Amino acid sequence: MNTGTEAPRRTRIQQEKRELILEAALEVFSTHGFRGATIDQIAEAAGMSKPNLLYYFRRKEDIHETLMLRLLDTWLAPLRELDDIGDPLTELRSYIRRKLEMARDFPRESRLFANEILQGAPRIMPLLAGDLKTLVDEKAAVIKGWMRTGKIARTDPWHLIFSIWATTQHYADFDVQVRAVLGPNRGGDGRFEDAARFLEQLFLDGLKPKR
Amino acid sequence: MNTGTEAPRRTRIQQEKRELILEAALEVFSTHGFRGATIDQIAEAAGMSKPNLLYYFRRKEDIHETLMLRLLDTWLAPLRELDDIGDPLTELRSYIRRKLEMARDFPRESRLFANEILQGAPRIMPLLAGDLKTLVDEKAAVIKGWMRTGKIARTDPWHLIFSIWATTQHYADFDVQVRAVLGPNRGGDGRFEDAARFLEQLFLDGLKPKR
DNA sequence: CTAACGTTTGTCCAATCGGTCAAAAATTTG
DNA sequence: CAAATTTTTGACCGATTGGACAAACGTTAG
Repeated sequence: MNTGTEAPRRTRIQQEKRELILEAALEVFSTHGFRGATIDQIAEAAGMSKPNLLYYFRRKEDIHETLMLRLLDTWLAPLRELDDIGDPLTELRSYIRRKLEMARDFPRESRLFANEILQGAPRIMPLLAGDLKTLVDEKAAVIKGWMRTGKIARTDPWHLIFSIWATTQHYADFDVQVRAVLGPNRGGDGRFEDAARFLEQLFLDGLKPKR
Repeated sequence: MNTGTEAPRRTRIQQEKRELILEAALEVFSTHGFRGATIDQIAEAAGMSKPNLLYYFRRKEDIHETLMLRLLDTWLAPLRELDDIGDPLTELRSYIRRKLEMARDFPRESRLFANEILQGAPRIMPLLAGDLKTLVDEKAAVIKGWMRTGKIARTDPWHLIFSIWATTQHYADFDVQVRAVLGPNRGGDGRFEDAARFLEQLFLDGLKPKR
């Protein structure tokens, strides 16, 4: 809301260089956190000098903020697509699948977000209690509607959403641990398919044996 | 394994002060990460001067390492207790409950661990691929046995353990987000009981409507 | 060509970082 | 008590941090 996004009018070089910096910053911020990352690191990863980087982003925080806002938008897209049309169980299943794919394809974005939340979300707190809460409340209402029609079991929709976030993002945020525990065989590229199969079964049927 | 724990023989004051420092360091490390935390911050939180703190722990890393080793031991206790005796579903249910209680009662420990893993676990990687993997493999075998007897549904035991970790620790690591989304009413002290109820239902029955 | 504008860099700065050290203060020991 | 030992502190250090700045360089339009 106070992004200062009032048509900054940028040249072609500015567009490209800013993109280069954001890409480098994503790499560095996501693995070291905001305070742990240094401007020098980002500049080197972007292949330019520190003063040159500071020509495109005047403060370290500006880079982080730009990254954060852009991230949140794409990160919540799958939830926004959760729709009232279509079969509820199918809808939920494909939401879980899409979230897991995002954890697989954009782990840095997930870790950047996790880092921010872990440290108390000092820079995005208003967004959480604002836009995010609004969106989740809205989708929780949709899910509640499904429960009323008997299409899915009755539970707490909010905690259901949390559990989907937690289980899917776990494969991005805790990737090191997952791979270490699974070992070279099970921890290879197939681990996301194994996770997808498991999560589908968990969320649909739980652990009680059939019959 | 190379903790340097060869009977350091400490005085009463050393015991107390070291404990005081570790408590303060847990607070600071868990909210700022290793690099984000400063010795001055920890010293101030512990109510002593920086050189005095460095008299008890010679390097910043020593504090973190001591904290980390102690944490891992207590943190994995619930999993170690997972036992072959008793009803499998009951056993799993109480494991989930215990993990959730730990997220509620020791959120700082959870966040400290999450911070370390998020940043690639540079300081505890050997432990993950060693002791932790061994423990998880062992418990996965126990769970597999339960599946063979038909007491619980067949799934991937490793990913089952991951999902329990993810869903329970989420309430510690992402606490800020959880409370922001739930709002003042649902996000109060009762949120852990709501979570417990939801998780029990999820892991036992899934989302398919009964019958 | 040249003036204007956009881009890049080397140098510098104050603040903060983790850590040292010698000396003072407090405590324990005989 | 006094000596020995442990604990605490103020002053200090080199390295790194985020950032400022003017000068140099490159590009483009007239």
